[in-house]
Amino acid sequence: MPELPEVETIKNELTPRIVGRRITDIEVFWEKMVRPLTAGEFRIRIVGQEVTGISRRGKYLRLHLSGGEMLVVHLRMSGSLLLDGASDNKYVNAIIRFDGTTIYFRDPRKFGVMWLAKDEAELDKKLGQEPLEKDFTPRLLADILRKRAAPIKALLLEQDLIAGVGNMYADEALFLAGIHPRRPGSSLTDAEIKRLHKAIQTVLRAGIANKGASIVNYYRPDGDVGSAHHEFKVAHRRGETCPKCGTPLVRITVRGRGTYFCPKCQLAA
DNA sequence: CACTTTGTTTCCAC
DNA sequence: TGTGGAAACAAAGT
Repeated sequence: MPELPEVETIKNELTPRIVGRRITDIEVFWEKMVRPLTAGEFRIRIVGQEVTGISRRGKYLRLHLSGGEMLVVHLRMSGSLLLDGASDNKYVNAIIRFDGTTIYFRDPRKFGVMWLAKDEAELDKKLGQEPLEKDFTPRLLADILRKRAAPIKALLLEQDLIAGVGNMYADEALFLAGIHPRRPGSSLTDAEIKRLHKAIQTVLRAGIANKGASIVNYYRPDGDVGSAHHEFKVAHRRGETCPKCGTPLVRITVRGRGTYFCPKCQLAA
């Protein structure tokens, strides 16, 4: 399930393969994935352009096109971008052909979407702080959380606050910081905020170093899986025990999302 | 057949 | 207006 580390990995591995190449054709088999444009309109706007660069913002991958627009790809939950030879023919909802290679947009659940954006502002206004940038400081995190009473887990998932943290890494960061997922954001002490800030960066950096987590559906462009999930302490570890204290992990629901934590290491108080 | 999965949007209450 | 929470939605695997 592509969150920040997974999308970063895809960006890194796709860059040397498609930057500088021209898009020769694009086929979209699942019309809804390019709404509001029709597949035909989408194709006409893109074919013939060169990919001048690839960047990531939050969980969104952006292919910069020579015409000035950006092709924004949102792989949500079950989507992958597979290079030539790495894909079977199942669940391929779109094909982007370049001079020299091909990308298959494979997405069994058809949750992923693409669209064209004029400039970066269009995406920026929806997304908050990049958690791995220098300007993400404990002070900034404190400012974000100070006036919010919602559960800290819910706040970590809000993309307009911090961009790129999803369900797995939110659970991991809270475990590492020793904070209960239901704690109100405004109740965190300065020491806890400092720990959480560090934990967020630690789990995201580890995720990138391990090339992403392949718990359910996540394939790198060459078809390989990532290994970040082997390092997970609590996320998705249903029925297992806490690696630190041996207490059985607990699963609760926070804002409708499955949430795993250790009831002993992450006290509710 | 109910349930799970995630990110986003929409709707409602306060 | 902002906030919090619930529900809906996308589709398929278990």
